[in-house]
Amino acid sequence: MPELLEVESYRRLAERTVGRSIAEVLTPDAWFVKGIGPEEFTAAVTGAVVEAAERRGKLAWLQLDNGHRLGLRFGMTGRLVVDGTAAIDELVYGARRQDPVWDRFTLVFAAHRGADGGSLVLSDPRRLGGVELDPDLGRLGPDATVITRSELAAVLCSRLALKAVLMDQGRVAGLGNLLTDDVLWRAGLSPQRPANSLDQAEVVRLPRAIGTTLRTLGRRGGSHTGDLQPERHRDGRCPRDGAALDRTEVGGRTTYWCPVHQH
DNA sequence: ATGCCTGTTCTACC
DNA sequence: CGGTAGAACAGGCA
Repeated sequence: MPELLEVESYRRLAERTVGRSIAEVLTPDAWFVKGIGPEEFTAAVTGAVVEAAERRGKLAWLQLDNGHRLGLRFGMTGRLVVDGTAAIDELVYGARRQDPVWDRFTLVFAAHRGADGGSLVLSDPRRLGGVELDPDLGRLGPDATVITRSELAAVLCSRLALKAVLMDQGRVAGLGNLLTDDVLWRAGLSPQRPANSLDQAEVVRLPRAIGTTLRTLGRRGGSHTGDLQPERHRDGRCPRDGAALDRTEVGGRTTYWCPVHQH
């Protein structure tokens, strides 16, 4: 379910594992381990202690005391379970089934003073996520929660559709399909506008809309709590002015937007 | 039943 | 080079 907001909640959950030592790695699905073989991956992280849980955009990782970063990607359906506790997103889909077959990757932590060390599990029905040793952070743009106006302006130098640029993780990290539609709805900007066609006022408006959208939807509980969300269907109407929403494909993703106030 | 979906990566192609 | 399109992953839901 993850866009930036969900991945941030996973990162916070993963912080519970800071200070623990990785005793065992379970990789029942070799395909889920990216880049190198499961054996090599396991050898690189077993015995290491988790020093921090970090995030940029939709990528989360555990910083290990042996210098490696253990990257966690969630795709569209991945979720994190630590010590048997999932992060908040039951709210989203209601009581979701939890099949152990979907546990694609597990860290078992070393017992400490006789107490169970706990575990970290990445459960992903559709296998669209994965784990990666030392993911390349250089491929990600600035995180959307901290991107500055000038960084954003620099990223808009493309004839590509505005929405496609905002969703390009190499330019801005963290915005997915739902968040981007809500950002543009708030900013009053058409998703189809060439990114380099924004005037000065619009370049000021856009980062504000990103900030407002992330704060507001974060408070409400996630990417699925956008103002546009209930209207994401044929016959959907703009919550601001009641106009019929347009449904078009932009940047390869279904896009809902208001042709009346988004220009 | 058919089609759609909060994501990414790869290939083919223009 | 910049950009587009489709496929792949696989389950739930309308």
